[in-house]
Amino acid sequence: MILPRDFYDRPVLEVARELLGKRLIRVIDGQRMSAYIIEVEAYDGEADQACHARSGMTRRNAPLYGSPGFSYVYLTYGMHWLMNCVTGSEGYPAAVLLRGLLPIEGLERIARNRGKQPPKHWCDGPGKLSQALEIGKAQNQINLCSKDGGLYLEEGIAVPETIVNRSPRIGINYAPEPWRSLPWRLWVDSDALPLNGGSE
DNA sequence: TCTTCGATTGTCT
DNA sequence: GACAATCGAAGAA
Repeated sequence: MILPRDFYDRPVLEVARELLGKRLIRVIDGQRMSAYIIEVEAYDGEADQACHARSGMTRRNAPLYGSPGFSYVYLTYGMHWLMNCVTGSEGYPAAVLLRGLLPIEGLERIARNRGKQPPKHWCDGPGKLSQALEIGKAQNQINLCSKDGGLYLEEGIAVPETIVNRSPRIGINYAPEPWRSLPWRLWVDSDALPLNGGSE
């Protein structure tokens, strides 16, 4: 059920594509929240001029260079925590940024975390989903292949290629071409997900 | 519906 | 000291 380390130990684009439809699980004090992953972005190595590792390893981006299947959580714009899943073999800095989720369990707690926002906007942004699932600095470098950290991924639903959308990544206009335009943002419309019966 | 803009802090040069 | 893989409120249309 829980995704094994092998799942992450592959090229980042491959992992990003397959993360669509998987379930992100967050357990706090025995309370379980979960959501389908519906939007991601891939960041691939030091050559990728949009990747945090473009200038080599620093204290901040060190998790990118570590083992696949761990989280990389960092603060951006001084106020938003963004969560990534580290991929590729150890020593190669690549990760998938989670940008959007469709909540399944723990809706009450998620609603409380998101204030008065309507359900549509609970997890439709990388900073929002972190707020919704209470992901922050303490969740950096969590082992996603174990339940111990209270943050991990499980199998979800199959997402057919026909409903996968692609576009350039968001918020990286500082990056030169071709990286700025690579279609490494993948997402599905929550309405298009095949949710009829098959989910548990 | 779309656009603009202020908020706020860890990290790197 | 500058800037960042963003969000949400406010104002215009």
